[in-house]
Amino acid sequence: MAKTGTINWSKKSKMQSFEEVYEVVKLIPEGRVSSYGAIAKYLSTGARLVGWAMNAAHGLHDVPAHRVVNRNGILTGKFHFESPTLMQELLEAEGIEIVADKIQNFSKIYWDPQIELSL
DNA sequence: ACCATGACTATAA
DNA sequence: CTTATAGCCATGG
Repeated sequence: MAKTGTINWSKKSKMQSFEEVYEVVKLIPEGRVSSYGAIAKYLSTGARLVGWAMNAAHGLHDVPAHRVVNRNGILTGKFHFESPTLMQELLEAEGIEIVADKIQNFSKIYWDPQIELSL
């Protein structure tokens, strides 16, 4: 049972969408962020599904949910973390500037799976 | 199957 | 930028 270098859809026919989202989120580099819509589009699914997956990602260590924000670069999910300030703290720890729950230089550090993974 | 809800997004005003 | 509306997909009652 080796690690999943790539997504291993062995058996588990259920909740495949969640696993897909986790795999993509785990690929987001430090200091970069992505949006629900970008991931959703990459997986050919709805943006709300990504948010739902993140909600279920609580407790899954390997999923850096703090690197996923909405299309405005707003930390919309910060209240879903252990603390309302934890998300911002984690992002700032990676060198990301945040003012009033809004990511600065958003377009600069934005990470789109459809672009970054298709090079 | 229908209805309500949710860490969303595109569009219009 | 905000507000309102519609579309989106999965989950739960």
